[in-house]
Amino acid sequence: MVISLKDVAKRAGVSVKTVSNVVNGYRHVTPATRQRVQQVIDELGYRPNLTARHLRKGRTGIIALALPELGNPYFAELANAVINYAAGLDYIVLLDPTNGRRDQEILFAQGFRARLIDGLILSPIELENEDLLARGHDAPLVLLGEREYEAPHDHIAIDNVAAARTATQHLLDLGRERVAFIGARQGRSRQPAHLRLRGWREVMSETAAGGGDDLVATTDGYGREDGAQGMARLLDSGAAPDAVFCYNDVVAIGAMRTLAERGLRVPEDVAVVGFDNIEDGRYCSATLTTIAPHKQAIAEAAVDALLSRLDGAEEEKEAAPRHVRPGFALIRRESTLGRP
Amino acid sequence: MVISLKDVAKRAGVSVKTVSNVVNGYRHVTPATRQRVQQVIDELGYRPNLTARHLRKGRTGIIALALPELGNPYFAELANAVINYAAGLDYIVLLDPTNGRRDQEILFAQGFRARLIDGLILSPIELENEDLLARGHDAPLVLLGEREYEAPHDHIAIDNVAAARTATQHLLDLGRERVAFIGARQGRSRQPAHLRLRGWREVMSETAAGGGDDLVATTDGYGREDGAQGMARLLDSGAAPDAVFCYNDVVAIGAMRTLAERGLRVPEDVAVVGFDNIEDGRYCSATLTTIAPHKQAIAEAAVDALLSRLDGAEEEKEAAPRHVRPGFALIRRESTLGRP
DNA sequence: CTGAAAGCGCTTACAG
DNA sequence: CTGAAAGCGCTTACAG
Repeated sequence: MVISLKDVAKRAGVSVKTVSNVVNGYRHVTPATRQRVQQVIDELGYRPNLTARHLRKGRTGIIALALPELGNPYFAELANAVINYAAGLDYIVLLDPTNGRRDQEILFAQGFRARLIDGLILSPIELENEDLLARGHDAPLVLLGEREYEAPHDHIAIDNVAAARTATQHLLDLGRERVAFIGARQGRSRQPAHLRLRGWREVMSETAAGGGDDLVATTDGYGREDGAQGMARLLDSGAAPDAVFCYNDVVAIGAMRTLAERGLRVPEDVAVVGFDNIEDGRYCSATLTTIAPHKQAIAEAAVDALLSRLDGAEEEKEAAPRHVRPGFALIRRESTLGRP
Repeated sequence: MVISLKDVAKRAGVSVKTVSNVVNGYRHVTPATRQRVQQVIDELGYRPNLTARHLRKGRTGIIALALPELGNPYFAELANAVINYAAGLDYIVLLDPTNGRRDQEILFAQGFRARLIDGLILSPIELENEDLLARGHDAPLVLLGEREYEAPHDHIAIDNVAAARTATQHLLDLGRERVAFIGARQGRSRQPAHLRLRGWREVMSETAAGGGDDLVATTDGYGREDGAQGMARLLDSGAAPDAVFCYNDVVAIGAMRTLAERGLRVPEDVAVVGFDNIEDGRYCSATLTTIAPHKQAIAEAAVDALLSRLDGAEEEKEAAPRHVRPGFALIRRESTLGRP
């Protein structure tokens, strides 16, 4: 049988209001009353019904985090950070994999799970600007990852172009000349992949090798296998890269696997830089140099932005959309060992 | 402004019951009425308030999945499988990292988030039998991973001893003689790590090397760094292993990193077997041989078990606790290349 | 096939 | 400091 506030109140000989006060730790309850009520609560094993509280308060304390997938350690690590940080602020996180599919992203963007979640952090892949505009203005939405949307939402993203430039320049500074890029998905042009490609192109176009497509391997996805195949195509094409900047670390890990299979050494024959700084990168046969977005800062900025819309002062809630740019760092490891 | 059923009913000129019927797709509504109501719903942008539904139905359609952490790809992959499988059955999954801490595990086991979740799948690390018994019988609980609990709960776990025997025997079949084990945590004796150690010991004790502690590196945790350090200690101790069976794949990846740093080749100098079959294992410099628990089967068995307690026929709900043992397979890759 | 009404278990003005 | 009562927005017997 389920125990309600009323049961506790009856047994303790007080009103439900008083029990509620005790449960919620409000002052203005005499110690004697508090103790008596608490004892009955323990005796009966009463637990507040969260769904009733949610209905009454119009809030659930639940926020959703919609990410492409957990199979990519970057997202898994980010999810971990968001969940733990939010928990410290008494918010529960509902994790929803979108599988990078537009229909799923639209679902979330447009107010799926109405009133079950107070707000949403969404890391879109395929979502378009128009999908966002069609949104039946519901719970606050924070966008994660650099996309160029015009919709009025808070946005958390590092500067992908600058990061890509940093990575590419690092490879050039090593004395490499034919620096390739793996990972620009075909199609939509506003995705982070294209921003990273743009950064690469900006730097490479000023070199002898140029920023042409011969040194670019476009992939369909962003997984290990995509990296392995992209590297293989690059090698087969005769592009003869002596370095490669990969869209992310798992793509880089896939690429390094292909290099190993072809008997090429990292970094002697081909230097490699990834992106994300996932833990695996520190345990590869050649540990992986990478761009490290400040993951914790991203997680905190996203949650803070959302909660300021939820719990902030009125002027904070109504403030213009903010664009937060957490920092990044180049972390140098064995895969780019060399002179500088 | 928030639109309620009542608003829709008023505007459509019907009762709330009828709107509810339309929203929930019940038959017994004339097509004309249905259409009219649907139109008003679209016009007003009405979305059912899930929290009200939850309170009324006494059910939320949410189940919790409490795992140690998402940083280990095995758990991330498993979480993905559970979330997707549950979604197909119209259940939402709330993911809760316990960080492998007993206090957190107790929290969940004992009915945290009462009535917000319909049931719980818990993968315990430190939880003790007594913690489970103290449980104020709340939502159904399914245990994941092989622990020897006496409490009456459904339990999903592969046969760890058999799997460990398979892995160890595989290394012996290769002609290796000094097969080490990395990963048995000190302390509690009922954890999977000890079952895997037991499997290793059973097989090794019949060999010349024996199943003694000289070939065992105990670790505090189950991460990459634990594997790296465990391998280093094994090497420094003079145990001179020519093969190693690791508690899991990330431990194995850490161990392989140490081997590379010491200039030892895999598998020529030291053959390696992991456990979990995480995707990373297919992209190591020597791809990793591993025990592959049937992850999808585990996810499905866990969800099915829980839902049968929730939605099953009466005799199913009351059935004695079930112990489901999904299968496993040895997946052979480069890290144990060799004769057989 | 549709309506009027009760009630899920809380919290919160409103009184006292 | 405490109580009696309304109401959050649904669903569901109960009537008709």
